[in-house]
Amino acid sequence: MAAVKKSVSVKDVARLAGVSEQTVSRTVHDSPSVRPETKERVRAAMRELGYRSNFAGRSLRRGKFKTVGVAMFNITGTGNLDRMEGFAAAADKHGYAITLTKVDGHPYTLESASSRMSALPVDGMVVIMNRMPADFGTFEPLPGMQTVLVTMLEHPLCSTVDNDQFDCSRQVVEYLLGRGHKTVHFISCPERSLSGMRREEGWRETLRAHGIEPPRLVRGDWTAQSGYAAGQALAEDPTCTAIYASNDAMAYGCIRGLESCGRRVPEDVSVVGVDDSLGDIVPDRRLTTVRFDNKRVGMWAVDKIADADGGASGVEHMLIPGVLVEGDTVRDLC
Amino acid sequence: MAAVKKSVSVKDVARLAGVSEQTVSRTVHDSPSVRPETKERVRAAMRELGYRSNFAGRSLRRGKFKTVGVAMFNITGTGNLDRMEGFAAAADKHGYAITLTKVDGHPYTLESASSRMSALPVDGMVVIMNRMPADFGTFEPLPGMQTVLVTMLEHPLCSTVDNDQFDCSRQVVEYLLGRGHKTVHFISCPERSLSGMRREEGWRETLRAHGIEPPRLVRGDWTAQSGYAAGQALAEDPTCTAIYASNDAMAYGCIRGLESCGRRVPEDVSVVGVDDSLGDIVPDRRLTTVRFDNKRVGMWAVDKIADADGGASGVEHMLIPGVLVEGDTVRDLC
DNA sequence: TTGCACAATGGCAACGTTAACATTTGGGCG
DNA sequence: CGCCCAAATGTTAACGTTGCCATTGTGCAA
Repeated sequence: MAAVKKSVSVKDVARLAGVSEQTVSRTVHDSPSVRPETKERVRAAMRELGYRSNFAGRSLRRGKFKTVGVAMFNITGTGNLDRMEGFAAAADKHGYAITLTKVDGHPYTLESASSRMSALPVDGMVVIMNRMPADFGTFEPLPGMQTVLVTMLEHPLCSTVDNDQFDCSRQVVEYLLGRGHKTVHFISCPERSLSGMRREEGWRETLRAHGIEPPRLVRGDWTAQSGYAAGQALAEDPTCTAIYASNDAMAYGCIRGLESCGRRVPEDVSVVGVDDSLGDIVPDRRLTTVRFDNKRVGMWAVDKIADADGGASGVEHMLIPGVLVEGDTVRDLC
Repeated sequence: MAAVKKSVSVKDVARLAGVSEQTVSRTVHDSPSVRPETKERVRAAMRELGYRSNFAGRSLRRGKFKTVGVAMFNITGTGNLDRMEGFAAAADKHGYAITLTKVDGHPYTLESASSRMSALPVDGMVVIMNRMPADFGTFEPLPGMQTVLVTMLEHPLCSTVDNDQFDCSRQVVEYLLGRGHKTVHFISCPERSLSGMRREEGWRETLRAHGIEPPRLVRGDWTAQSGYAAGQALAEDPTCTAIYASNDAMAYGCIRGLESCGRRVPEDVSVVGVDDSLGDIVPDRRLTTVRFDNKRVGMWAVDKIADADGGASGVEHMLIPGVLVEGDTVRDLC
């Protein structure tokens, strides 16, 4: 009955290979100052013993974890999967790992996210903000812990990154005006959504910048059902030839609502959404929409932390523009 | 100019509080054998110095990380977000953290996931399998590393957990037969999908178990477009009164395809999907579908690892049934 | 008074790794 | 032949924490 040793350490490998612990360490890091034949001998010993370097020992010695923490108040949320893909991709690139943590949203503060992370093996942290934390203005990141917030608001002490919601609306409105539409009607979202309100501002201000007084908006609640109702309401407005909905579900609902009143899309009315979330779900339409690069948002956040770890610091704010994807729900009036 | 000390350790706290390091440690863990007033003094010192316990030191000493690694070949995939929600929730419950890693799928082996994890601070690992790894049969988990696979296949050495795809089909078929339909037509998916093929088996075997020879299936490709085509094809079959599609996108496409041929849903034909992925996207239908509890799948995996850490081991295989959600796309013929 | 149990705290060592410095070896060159 | 340099390897200590055991103090029964 062989006693199972708890774990294999450099000491064991060193003994078997007949070298010092330091030489083993150097071999692990592929230092050029170890003779190739010695390296081979050490590697053979590692293989034989099944050596795996111990993360805790290394981190303790080095004072670095090579890990980025991600704090989320809600895991489930549009775009989170793509963002995580970005986190993972960037982490991989830098040789980092990602530690994911769900933070209780009561209270909804950056401080609670920060203190949660402080006990974990991370060199920096990313906080995904879905709404406005109570302490946004007063929050100070932990000393030595690079902190990046995923939000479109700017913070004096933390770098921030997010999709550019304002620019998204600008693109859509200018696209529609460029197709000869005289104005653009808007289906908004509940007022508590930060990003939704920013889209609304973009719509309003872009119209004004073109000398057009924004028409009365229709307030929706993100669901296709509310878009359907909005479509029926707007079907009666003869000045309405172009509709911009705050998301794709409402855009699709709107199309069906318009059609239920006998108005055709895009022949009579053009419709544009945001999010590119319909994917393959709808068979009869290719909705014109704006696609956001959430993966890039995630990558930027982790890149920032990894770079800061290498020396360069400095607070930065990044807004990443979306791309308008042309479908077949917009008519060119020119 | 105050020199910034790298980090505050128990030693610093002990000195300031006038106690030994051990007493500080005991206070951190809220040991009952420290006088309340001493504890308070130590806590005050910790606050004053901004003490945060060092993860590496603790892990090194204890030999445990209180962390579960999650290896994914593809981050983006149906249900992954819900699974992660489950990972995070269960981890939270046990005082664990989650470390997320994207594993390169070339080659697509469990070994590559395992060796990737071995260098990270984790006590156990979860691998999300999307397809069949080349080494599924021969894989051996790392000694001392509890490994759970998210797959419906059983493994001799690793615990496994996944949605019960077979039972899902059984539920749907029996539901439709129970509503008086004489048979159930099926829209399948590409043959490379493990879970899709299992759904197909479930459909076929349940029909046979009821003495019904399965009709010829229509092969789809997960998209609504393919469902649309399938709907048009099935519209001409007078024996077809009930259709079961392998996912919701195809089910919705199928409905639109049937309608384009003048057949009404559910009056003429009943349609059922799988996944509950339409959500709020479609305004005019509440699709009858099967909802999977991916969060529970995720929780089960992490629970298993945390429990194993506490002693109980043993390989287990868990299939979690979905729930049929009634919408308004099925007609009761009875 | 002594002895004993128990509560509260301290001292020491070890977890696995690696930076910094020390030592040995081999070779080229004056 | 002796000197010096560079390459290769070894030795020591420290990172922060906590398990184990030793020590001190306090109250109570014999």
